[in-house]
Amino acid sequence: MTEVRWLDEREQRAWRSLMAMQEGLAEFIDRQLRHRCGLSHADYQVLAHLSEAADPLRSFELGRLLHWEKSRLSQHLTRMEKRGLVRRERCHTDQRGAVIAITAEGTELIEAAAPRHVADIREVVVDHLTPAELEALAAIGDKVRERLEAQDQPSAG
Amino acid sequence: MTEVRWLDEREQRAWRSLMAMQEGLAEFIDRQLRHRCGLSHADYQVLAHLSEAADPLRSFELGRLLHWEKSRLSQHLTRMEKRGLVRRERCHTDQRGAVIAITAEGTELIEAAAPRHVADIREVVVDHLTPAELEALAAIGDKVRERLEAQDQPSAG
DNA sequence: CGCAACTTGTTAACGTGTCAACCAGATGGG
DNA sequence: CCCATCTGGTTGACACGTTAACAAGTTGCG
Repeated sequence: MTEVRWLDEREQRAWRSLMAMQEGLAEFIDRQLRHRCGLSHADYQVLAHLSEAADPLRSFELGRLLHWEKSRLSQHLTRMEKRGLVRRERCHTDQRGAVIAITAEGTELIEAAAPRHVADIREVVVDHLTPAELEALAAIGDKVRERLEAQDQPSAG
Repeated sequence: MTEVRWLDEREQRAWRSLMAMQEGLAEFIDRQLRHRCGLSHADYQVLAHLSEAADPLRSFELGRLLHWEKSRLSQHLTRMEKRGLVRRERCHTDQRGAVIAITAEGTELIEAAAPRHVADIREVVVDHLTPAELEALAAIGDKVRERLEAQDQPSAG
C-alpha cells in the first residue's frame, strides 16, 4: 500500500539496542546457570515455580504460569524427571491429571542457584541502572506486553 | 558469600517486566514473520545482513555480524540454500572460505518482509513509547551490553 | 443415561541450536 | 622447507521447541 514508515535515527537506536540486549542477556543468563549450577534457564524457571508454590502443581497450572506449550512442558518434565529434579504423581481429583512435585535434589539445586542467579541479574542489569531507569524499564515492559496482548486478541468490535 | 541481596519491590518489577517483554516480543516477532512472510526471525536476520551488504559476505563475517556460532550458521545456511534463499560460492582469495550470496528469491522475500516487520515493531513497541522512553530504552540496552561484555572479558588487571 | 465436545497430557516427526570432533587450508618460527 | 598451530567451515550427536495427532478422562445438553 502507501509508503513505508521506516524507523528514524532514534527509533532505530532504541530497537537495535533492545534486540542486542535481549539476545546477549538470554545467552548470558542461560550460560551462567548451566556452567555454575547445572541448570538451564528453563530448568530454573520450572524449579522456581515449583519451589515457590505451597503445594505440588498441576501440570496445566505450571504451563500457564510459564506460558509454555503443553507439549514443551511435558517433554521438559520427562527430562527433568529422568535427572531426578521433579516427580510426576497421579492426581486424585482428576484421573487425567498429573501433579508435579519438586524433589529434594531439585530443591537443593534451585536453592544453590537462586543467590547466584540474583547476583548475575544485579551484575549485568539491576545494580547499574538508576531508580528512574528501573521505573522506565518496568513501564516500557508493561506497555509492550499490553500491545502484544492487544495483537493476540485483535478486538471483538 | 555472606547474605544474599534479594531484589526489592522496584527491582523485581523491572526485572520481571523485562523478562516478560523479552519472551513475548521474541515469540511475536518470530510468529509474525513465519506466518505472513514464510521466514523465521533467524532467516530474516541473515537475509537482512546479506541484502544490506554491498558485496556477498564471507561466512565468518556474517557470523560475526549475527553473533552466531559458526556451526549454527553453517547448518542454517544449508537449510536456506536448500530453500533457494542463499547461494554458497567458493572464495577465490582463501581456498577454505565460503562466500554467501543472496539469491533473487531471497531478495524478493526480504523486501516483502521488511515493511511488515517494521510495521510490527511500530505496532508493539516504537509507536507506543514516548521519545524519552525510546532514549531510556537505548541507554538501558547500551548499559546492559556494556556489562555483558565486561563479564565476558573479566579484565586483565 | 448417551453421546458430542472439550480438557489434560503424551507422543512422533521435524526444524533448530550447541558442543565436540574433524578436515582442509593458511601461517609462522625453526 | 617443515611442522606445529591457527583459522574457516562442515558434520554428527544430542538437547530443545513446535505442530499435529492421539489417548484418556470430564462435562454438559438432549
